[in-house]
Amino acid sequence: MSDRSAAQHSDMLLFLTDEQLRQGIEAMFFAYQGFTADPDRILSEMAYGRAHHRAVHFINRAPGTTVNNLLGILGVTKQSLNRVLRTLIEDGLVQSKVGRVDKRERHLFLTEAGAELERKLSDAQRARMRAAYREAGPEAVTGFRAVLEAMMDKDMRRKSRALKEGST
Amino acid sequence: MSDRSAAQHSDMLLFLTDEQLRQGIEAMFFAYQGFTADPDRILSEMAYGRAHHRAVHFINRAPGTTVNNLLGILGVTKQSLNRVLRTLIEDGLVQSKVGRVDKRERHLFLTEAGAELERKLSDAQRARMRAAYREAGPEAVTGFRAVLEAMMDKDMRRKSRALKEGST
DNA sequence: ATTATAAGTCAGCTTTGTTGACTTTCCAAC
DNA sequence: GTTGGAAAGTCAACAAAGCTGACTTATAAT
Repeated sequence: MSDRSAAQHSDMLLFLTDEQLRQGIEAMFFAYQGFTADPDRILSEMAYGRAHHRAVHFINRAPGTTVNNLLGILGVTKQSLNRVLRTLIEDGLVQSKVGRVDKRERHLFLTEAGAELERKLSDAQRARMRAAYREAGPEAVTGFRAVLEAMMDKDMRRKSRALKEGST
Repeated sequence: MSDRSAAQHSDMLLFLTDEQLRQGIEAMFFAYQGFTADPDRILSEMAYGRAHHRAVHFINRAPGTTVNNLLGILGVTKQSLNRVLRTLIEDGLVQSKVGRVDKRERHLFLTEAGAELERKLSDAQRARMRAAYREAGPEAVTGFRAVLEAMMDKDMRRKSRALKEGST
């Protein structure tokens, strides 16, 4: 296997059996369960769900983002997001500010309480991610990220890149 | 086992910034969207959802499996699985046979129609997986799999392994 | 002035998860 | 042998979170 890993270029032949691909698919499924398990546990103790987590995560990541932008990132309808956002605002975790330049827009920010929840959730998730990285080793991390990136839809890849650059 | 691979890397320092971990988390989120996009599109044209896909996938993978076993793999309640299973059986995609040795058990099999759906769904998903692997290169694939494995819960890792071995 | 966009709301529906209560079947202890 | 508990499966009711469609309000752009 390490002979084959001498292959450096993507135009080399990659022989992938049906079975190997199925294993990759299953690994993705099982890993995603683990990936969401810790935050889900925390959230279920409060009155929140995975949808709240995602909203809080991306508001933290791109403070001041508009509702419309968040919609695009999450890939849900505004009605669906609105339900979640409304409870977060009512509960004082998220603040919505009318745009200064374009007053139609609402810019979203975490309050201190919101930031605290975000920290709690992402601490758990980062701990698992860190442990997985550590167990798999530094080379694996690069490969992991490369495959994930290639698996995204094109427009999601764009959004993912935008978030990375926005936070440097 | 994982102790060995952990020991192998334990002397290697892995500096992981908060930012790098967050990027990994987001990559996982976006990639999972892509991962499920193609089957979801196919399923939405029929009266089925992601839950049906998962059931069909794992019945194909482990023909004759019991409901209870499937429950453990999918990580849902039997009541939740039952609803999905019932429609699949009614529609003639899955056959349920009363156990010969233990009549409480139901053994599950895909019918020809069920196998056809499975093929259609997994063709799409495998195509994306294959493309991602090809784009990322052979080394990346190894790393990808290693990180995913490390990200699973322990019992899921067991189940994942069992499926791999069962199909050789 | 008209049209388009951003945000939000209301209503109603679907999928897929949950708990709780129940039946049938099996097995093991008595 | 009987019985009492555990396991497998089913039925009912509910909750989370997605969807579509129709509509309002405020603002921006043409």
